[in-house]
Amino acid sequence: MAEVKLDDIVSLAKRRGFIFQGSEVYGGLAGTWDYGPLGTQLKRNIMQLWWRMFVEDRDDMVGVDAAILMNQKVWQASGHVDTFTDPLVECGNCHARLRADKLADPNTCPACGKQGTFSEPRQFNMMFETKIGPTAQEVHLRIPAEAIKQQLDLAEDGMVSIDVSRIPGIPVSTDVVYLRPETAQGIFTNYKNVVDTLYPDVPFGIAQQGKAFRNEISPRDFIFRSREFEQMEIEYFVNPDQWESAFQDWVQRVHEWCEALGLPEDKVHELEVPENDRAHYSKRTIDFEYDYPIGREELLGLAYRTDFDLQNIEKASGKSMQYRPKDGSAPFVPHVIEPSFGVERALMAVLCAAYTEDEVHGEKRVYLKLPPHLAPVKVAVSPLLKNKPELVAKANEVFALLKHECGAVLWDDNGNIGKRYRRQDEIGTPFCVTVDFETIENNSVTIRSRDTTEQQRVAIEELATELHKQGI
RNA sequence: GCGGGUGUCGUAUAACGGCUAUUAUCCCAGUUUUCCAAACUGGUGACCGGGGUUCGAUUCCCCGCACCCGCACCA
Repeated sequence: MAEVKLDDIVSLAKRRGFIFQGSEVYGGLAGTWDYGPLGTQLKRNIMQLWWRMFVEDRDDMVGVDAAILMNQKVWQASGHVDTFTDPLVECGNCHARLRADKLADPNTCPACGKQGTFSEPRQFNMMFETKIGPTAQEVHLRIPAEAIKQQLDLAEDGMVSIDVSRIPGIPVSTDVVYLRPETAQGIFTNYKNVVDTLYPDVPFGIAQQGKAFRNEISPRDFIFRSREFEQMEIEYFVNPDQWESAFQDWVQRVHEWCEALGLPEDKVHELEVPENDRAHYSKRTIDFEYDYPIGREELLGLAYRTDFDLQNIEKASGKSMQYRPKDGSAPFVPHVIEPSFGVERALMAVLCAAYTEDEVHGEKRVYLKLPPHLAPVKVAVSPLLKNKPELVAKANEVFALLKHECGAVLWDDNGNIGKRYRRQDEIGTPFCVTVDFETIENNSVTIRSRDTTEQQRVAIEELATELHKQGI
């Protein structure tokens, strides 16, 4: 089979209402994506599958849903305020971007060797800022001249800086807060709440799904890297001397997850991240990568975060993060295994894995071979001919029945029957049910399979059972 | 963010400093059709945005926005 091209998937996603560019009618906004009717359903199905596998089907997991806006101290304690802000300079000669604080010689470009060509250092902060309280919309205000004079601060370079927040009458808020760049901290900040209310036995995990925001310099590759994205994260709290076995267990769980997404095993790869590439908090990290059309890229990460976060919170808040085992053994601060999943990256992998081209009766066919439990539409119901009232009436009965039994069922009487099958194939509908003249005679319908294009005839009373049997 | 390129119906495209902006497909309505994109009729739908040059700009120029490629970035 020919290699899948990302453009084909982007095009299909747009054509059929899965994914649109954010703010498209106004020319778009880089790094944002909107989900249409089918994309929303597909994304929900992926997130629900995750929640079921990792929370509901286990007895050692609970969920939280923390606020996106968090106290500044969260990001100071976590290290994000320091590590997310890098002073960068640019070489005027070769345009290399370099960390100003890591230059051996602040005058010489290590990339091209030129001297004295650096720009002024600029701060690049990956966190989105916003402000608590109303902010100034309009700076042309009438204010007493004396108030400004008092705030004038003549700097040595001849520039003037004014702290406008200290001038009465200017409604400027300086209470900066960040949109969370990861959901993990919302779990750590609630660790104590969960322990105090439920007191679960260690090991236990706290799971969360939700939006995170990163001010990427250059969002690219469809939904792979965007400025607003959705994470599904677990912080799994363990006794420090058991982290390795817990880590190994999560490696296995992650593979099960990939399998449930329908990702081919040979396209999922483990990358042991070497120490110098790991995040500041991590003692061990495995990146799970997927062979996307854009190359082998990170699908999700599994990190051993030690007690880095809980210790930081303990220091910054003064509150104890100690866990006291019920058997009376010595208290400890739990260590953490963190499987961190990106929803969009999973969704993109699912689309890439599902995108299939084949031939039916000599015609090229494009379809999404989605696992039935992920498909946004489970079953489409059609009358064989839409201008025969008796077929339409009967098909409506079947539609109502299946709608009740299978949920995401679609009515389709567009064009002719072959066209409908192709339309449904393209959005990944696993089965089409067709009402024909034989239905009128003996109450049987055909179920046509997306993957094989073959049909089987079943009695209407058996229909729901048969579909359930096939994974609907 | 830097350098280069691109921007025309949902998708894929054609042409043009000047008449109602082309074609295919998709989509919508109808005729027809007894199971895999048949045919026919009709219909909706686009020059990325803002300035400038010009009698007149989708076309030329400038700025912005978006996308693509390369670099850098991705704790």
